[in-house]
Amino acid sequence: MKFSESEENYIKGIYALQQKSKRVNTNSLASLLETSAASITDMLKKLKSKKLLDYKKYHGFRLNEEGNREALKIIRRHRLWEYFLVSKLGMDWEKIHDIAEELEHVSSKELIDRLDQFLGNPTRDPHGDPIPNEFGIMPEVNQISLKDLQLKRSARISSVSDQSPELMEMLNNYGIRIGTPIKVLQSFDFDGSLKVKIARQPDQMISGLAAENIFVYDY
Amino acid sequence: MKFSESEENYIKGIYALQQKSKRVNTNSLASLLETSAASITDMLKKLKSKKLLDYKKYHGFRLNEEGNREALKIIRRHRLWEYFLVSKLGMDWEKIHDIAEELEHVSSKELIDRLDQFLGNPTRDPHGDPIPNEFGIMPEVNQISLKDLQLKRSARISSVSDQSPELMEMLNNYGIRIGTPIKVLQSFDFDGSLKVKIARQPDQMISGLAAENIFVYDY
DNA sequence: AAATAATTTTAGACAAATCTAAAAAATATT
DNA sequence: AATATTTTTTAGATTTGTCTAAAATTATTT
Repeated sequence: MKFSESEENYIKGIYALQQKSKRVNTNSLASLLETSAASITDMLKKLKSKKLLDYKKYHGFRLNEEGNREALKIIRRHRLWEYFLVSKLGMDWEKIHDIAEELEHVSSKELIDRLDQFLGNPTRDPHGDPIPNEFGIMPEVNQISLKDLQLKRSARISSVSDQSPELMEMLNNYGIRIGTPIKVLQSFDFDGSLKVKIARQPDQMISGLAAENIFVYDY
Repeated sequence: MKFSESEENYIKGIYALQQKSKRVNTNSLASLLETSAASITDMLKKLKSKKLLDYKKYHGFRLNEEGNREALKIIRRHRLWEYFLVSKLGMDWEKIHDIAEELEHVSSKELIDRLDQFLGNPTRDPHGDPIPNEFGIMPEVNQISLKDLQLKRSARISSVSDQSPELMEMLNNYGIRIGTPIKVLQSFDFDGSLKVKIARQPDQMISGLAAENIFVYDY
């Protein structure tokens, strides 16, 4: 089965939201994809008729087996291209997401499997996210959000949410890379800000929102 | 200016036909793009309104300065990706055209210029076609169609029309590659067939249609 | 549990890209 | 030059993906 670019974007969006909550609802997908709720409903019908979705009117939806398989293919393509853009073309962290977003829709399996091999079968993309292998298996991840990291506990950055160039820009500013050591020194309930120590830099403050989008290995 | 995938395909098609005849007509573009004449007319209006086209109703059309510039960008992307697919991923001649056809629509200039550099600024794609540089300049070509090659004259394959996997398959069968020595021994008016000597192989017959789509260096 | 608020779906419209069939214009033929 | 043929354009319909506004449903609050 081949899917349109639009269909693929919805599938990917649903997959992403499923990681947070079992069932996904219309509005959250609408806000993720920056589209109207009505458009979501329209597409849900289509994806349901294509048997990718478990969907009950007014009661949320989720990808079925087949839908998840398809999502993992798209994610594999996206992350392999991100890896390519950084490791072979030397592009900056902030720029790769949008380009990979376009490249991911080229769906030749042979192309992607050969690219994978050419890149040396990487298991993590430049943001630290796991890359599904050609059978759709994700390497195991043991990571937690920085905001959930125990105080004073030494950890290392495992990945960062790859959705926004603006976040990338800020992380560069903090000197945060995959593997960078980090420790949470103090947590402020007022706004969720954290005082953190990044590598050997002086202590710094980081916002709650940023902390939510940064992940560390959980040993 | 950004163009839709569809617009880009029309631009590319017009550019290709312009190489044969000054002005392009509706039906020939329709047959190249395998679409209806009505669709061509619709798109001509659009491209004209976007100022890429010199178009007079009922009297053919051609790309203007701006249109040619755009066409060269698309061709550059296509050919660089073809080069990548063969030289880095080791894909077969026959398969690369269709994949490059999809990749070419990803239009980030930085991506393409970096890809170019990564590939070592190649000047010819795997079919032997010249790759425009980042300023849209095509390396000079001095090639003629095999069907126009003088009898008994030693030549080398410079390029082959890249439109069809079926042609690629047949050329592989003949042992024809870029750079392969070739000589026309005899020409048959009956159907335009040629008796040729390819490299050190025994003499072989090749159809007129194939000969039209094979090019050699014209010294 | 009734009223209010929030969420989701439907109805109907629109733009892009395509199509078929008919009309218009250009070209070729007798 | 009049007629026939070919080519091109127009008119109107269709599909995909989107939208807004209104209606339906579910959730929350008093």
